[in-house]
Amino acid sequence: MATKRTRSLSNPLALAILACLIERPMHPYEMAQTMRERHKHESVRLNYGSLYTVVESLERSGLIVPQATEREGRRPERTIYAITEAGRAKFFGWLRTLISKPVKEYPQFAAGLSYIAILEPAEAVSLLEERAQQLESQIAEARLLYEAVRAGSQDRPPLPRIVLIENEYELRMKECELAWVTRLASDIANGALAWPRFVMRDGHLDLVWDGEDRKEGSEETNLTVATE
Amino acid sequence: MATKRTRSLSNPLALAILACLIERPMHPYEMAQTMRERHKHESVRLNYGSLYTVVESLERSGLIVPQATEREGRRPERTIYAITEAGRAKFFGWLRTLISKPVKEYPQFAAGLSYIAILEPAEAVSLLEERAQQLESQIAEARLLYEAVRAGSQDRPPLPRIVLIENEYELRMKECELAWVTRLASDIANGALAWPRFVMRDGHLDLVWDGEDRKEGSEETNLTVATE
DNA sequence: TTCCTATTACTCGGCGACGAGTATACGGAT
DNA sequence: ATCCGTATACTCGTCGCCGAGTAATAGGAA
Repeated sequence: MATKRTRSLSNPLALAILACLIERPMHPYEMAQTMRERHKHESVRLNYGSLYTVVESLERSGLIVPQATEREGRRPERTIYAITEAGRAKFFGWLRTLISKPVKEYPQFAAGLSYIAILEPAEAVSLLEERAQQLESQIAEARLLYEAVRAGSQDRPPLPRIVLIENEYELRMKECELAWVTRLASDIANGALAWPRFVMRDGHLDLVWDGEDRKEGSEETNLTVATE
Repeated sequence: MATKRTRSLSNPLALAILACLIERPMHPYEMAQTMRERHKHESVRLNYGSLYTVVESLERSGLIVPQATEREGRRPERTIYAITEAGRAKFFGWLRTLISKPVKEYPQFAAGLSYIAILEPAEAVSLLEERAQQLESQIAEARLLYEAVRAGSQDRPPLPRIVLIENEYELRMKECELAWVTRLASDIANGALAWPRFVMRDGHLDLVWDGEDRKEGSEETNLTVATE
């Protein structure tokens, strides 16, 4: 009977490895190359350090098996792995979960925003504007790269959108963030957001706020979806 | 000269700890309570395991110092920490960077999307629709919670938007994702996205795509493993 | 020919993340 | 008076992450 050892194995790199091996048996370094070629390393964190750790862990869990070891000259040995039936099942189960179930994540920007009120409003505005600029150029760059990969070249055939769809997702999220950041910066700049003061009292910092946030009764919320 | 020991210290929990100590000296457990009270644990990952590790690391770096140790009865000792001048500087520098410089991140959904083409289009649609539903209810829930925290209660005063602004960011991002996912599902459903086929050839899997839209060919490999 | 850099392919050691465990105290219920 | 769940407050050990290190080969330039 199959022992139910889900283990940790939460690293998405493991998913990418399984995906490679569904295609054909490979050695770890070739998996990395394959991911790079297809730009999957943009959506799955890939480090050589982790690669071998994760492969080992997959082997321990019986999701992949070493198939052969080769050696060319006096180069280091290459172990070629193949996926098992359990590995295939794991892959599809995991993939379905990743797509259908949102998971809570902790983007660094949210952490920064959490404490933005500690800065002066003027500084907050200029930092947000800098972010907006950087986002803009990153978006332009990412879009160009995406178009190029999709169009193909001599070596690579053009690819259907769906096999690179994660790029469209990431682009859209960045665009959305850009719009939001720009809006926030201008709201702060023109005083639409009340800024609390922090005062020392009895040796600790207190937040002081007069309780009025929005100016004239414009509807307070920029929560609604504006884009599209 | 001051040795440049930036160390690792990349865990945003460290930022949150410094933020607490800017307010007043505290012991670690109280920092955790404070973060929870203000819902900062929604934007900064907080585990007791990590908390003490990070505090220790901050102390080693000279960003905080133990100020006193108390003991009530025979309870475990509590070490109260205070922020140093270096810690304050680190906090503001880090905060500015977090806000002004976008960093590459790897959301799990992007990893899932990377391999969605391996599934059948019909299944992809239903998984995406499930995600959309879950996002919808998560958004509703998060919005209610946010409004409640902002409005205050007997114990807590109402708060200005800017001190909880990370909630608006996260809401907007979720809404954006929802719109995108919904759109993708319907595009797939009505055939707007060509779906490649995967065929076995010489013992490995090849992607076949006619470059325009799909037409029903013959021997497609069935990759899918039924849900367990 | 010889040099130099890039590529191939993995190994290793340290450090950080984190769940589970420990132990005390408090307060309401019975 | 006693019970029991919850809150307080930290400790420990494991395991995963990851950058830096190693070492051999191929290919182009001088």
